[in-house]
Amino acid sequence: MSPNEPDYTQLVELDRLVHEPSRLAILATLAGCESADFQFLLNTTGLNKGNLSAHAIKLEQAGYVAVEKGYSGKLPYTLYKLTQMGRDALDLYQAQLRQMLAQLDSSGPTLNAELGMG
Amino acid sequence: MSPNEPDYTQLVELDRLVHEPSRLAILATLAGCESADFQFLLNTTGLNKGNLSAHAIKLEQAGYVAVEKGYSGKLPYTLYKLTQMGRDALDLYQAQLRQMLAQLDSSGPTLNAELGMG
DNA sequence: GTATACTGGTTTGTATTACAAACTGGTATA
DNA sequence: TATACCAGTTTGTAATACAAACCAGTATAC
Repeated sequence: MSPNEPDYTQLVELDRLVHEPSRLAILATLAGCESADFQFLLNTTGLNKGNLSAHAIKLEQAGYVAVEKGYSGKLPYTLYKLTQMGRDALDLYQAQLRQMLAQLDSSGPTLNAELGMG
Repeated sequence: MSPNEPDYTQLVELDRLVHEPSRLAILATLAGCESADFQFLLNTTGLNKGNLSAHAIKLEQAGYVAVEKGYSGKLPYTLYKLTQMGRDALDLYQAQLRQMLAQLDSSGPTLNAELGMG
């Protein structure tokens, strides 16, 4: 009767810094390119400037993203890159998600496993 | 050079009610069994009573979980079930995660795509 | 009959948070 | 000397998640 004790306790240990969708969008973008500037991230994440800035700062403080401030002509502009730590964190996160998805698949076939018995 | 414009803007639209790990653990558990009681959820989620109660109430208010209060002998006990809305929300969420993972896979081969060029 | 401890949860308090909007500092244009 | 734009940062607020304290009833100890 009991579907031999599912265990989702590991979910609570997901890295919240990565898990937050806005930051995940930043990290995912950076995982796919060597570096990105502010405008690029604005486009790929859909965030507004304020939130992009705030989240990027958080990721930088965590050591997940490296920020290089420079100038493009006379205008300041900033390059964001994923650090190795950030890459590791993202990889781990992906692995955890995949594991959870697999677990969900195996315990409940997505639809109507036990429906209609109540 | 530009990896033809990744797009992670949909991430920000993930259902936060589902996305939160504690609640995801509850929903995932319920997806795998016809119904569960409080103790069972405590075990599978690893939450403490206070938080389990609070999150369950939120899921109930959202219509994702149905709560049936009754008695087991003289002790009160409560059954939690996933509603169809909850199942739909979880399915959608899973699909979105899978899409994101696929996107990540295709744009950055998980490791050292462009490392070593800086 | 009155402590003590358990079961089954709910309520409360606090510290963190994510978000939008307002702001800063500089450049170009009119 | 305004006006507008670029590139971001700071600020204010409302929502949140968490832990700890609480409540109501039942059983056990003495």
